[in-house]
Amino acid sequence: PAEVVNADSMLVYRGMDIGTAKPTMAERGGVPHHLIDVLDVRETATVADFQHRARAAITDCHDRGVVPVLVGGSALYVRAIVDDFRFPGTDPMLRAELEAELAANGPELLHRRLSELDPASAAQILPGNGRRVVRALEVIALTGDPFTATLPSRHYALPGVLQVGLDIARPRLDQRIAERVDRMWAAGLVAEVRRLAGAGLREGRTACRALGYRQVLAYLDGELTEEEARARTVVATRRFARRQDSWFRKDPRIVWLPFDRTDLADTVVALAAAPLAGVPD
RNA sequence: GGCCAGGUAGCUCAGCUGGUAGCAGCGUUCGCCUGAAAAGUGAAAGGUCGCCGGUUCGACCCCGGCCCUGGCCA
Repeated sequence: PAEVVNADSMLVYRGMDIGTAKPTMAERGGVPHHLIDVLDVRETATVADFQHRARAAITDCHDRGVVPVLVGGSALYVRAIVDDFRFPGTDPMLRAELEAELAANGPELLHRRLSELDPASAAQILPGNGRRVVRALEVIALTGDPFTATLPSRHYALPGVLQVGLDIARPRLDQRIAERVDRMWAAGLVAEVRRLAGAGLREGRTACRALGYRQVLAYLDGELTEEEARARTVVATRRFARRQDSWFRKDPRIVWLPFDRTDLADTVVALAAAPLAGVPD
């Protein structure tokens, strides 16, 4: 028996269905899916929280003798779950102060401060990247230790992990993205976003940045025409796919399989059973 | 058919009446990434300046002709 544990940062939001291509109940085919619809659109999703929930779900599966299948392309989330990631904590007040400073003075000033407190991490974080500079300063203030600006090594923290990537040629991918966005529009994405906007979508800081949702919000706010919103969603999705690709390609542990391979599921099962046998033809 | 505006990077445009084009925006490519990651960030590659001729030491910028686009008038 197997169950699905979602590893997609946006499927966690209730009401975000069309634009996230959330699998329908029919598509789930009776298989339990964990970590879908667990947050309100006003709530902020975070890696640390997701890591905690996902590991709990995985442990629960193991306890019940069920094979957990982690599915999704939120790269950092996947690594945080599967590898040895430790997050030093956060402080909303401190964070708010730093962000206010960032907004008022720009990132360079904060980066200069980081250089004095922690030259090593300052050297690894570009002065223009305000977001990372803020987090580094937050961690230093919180722990008194320097901020680790580099990712941990690729060693699984969980037992028996097999990572499978779906391979697809760029032109094919781009075409499918365009078609998928068209389908979302036809399925009523604009209405979905309008409804969520009424439910406070703009108040959060993560859900409102989701692909498609951000662009439709801009349309609803009169900043874009509907056609521009649609076109920009296609472009943004394409760029995101590129980023995903460059992130996952670097991980030598991932086994890549053609996305349209007809015996995909069986192949993955075979790989999981005999990881050393390699990919069957 | 006449008048006006315009044809410069894949797209949208800048270019002080001449000296081998702009750190332009968007896209594209490549990279970075520890509590917003469908986020945030850095770099690079792209141009026979519509075509043909002329003036000039030298023309994207000046002159002539032609082609194309948009608008106005007939």
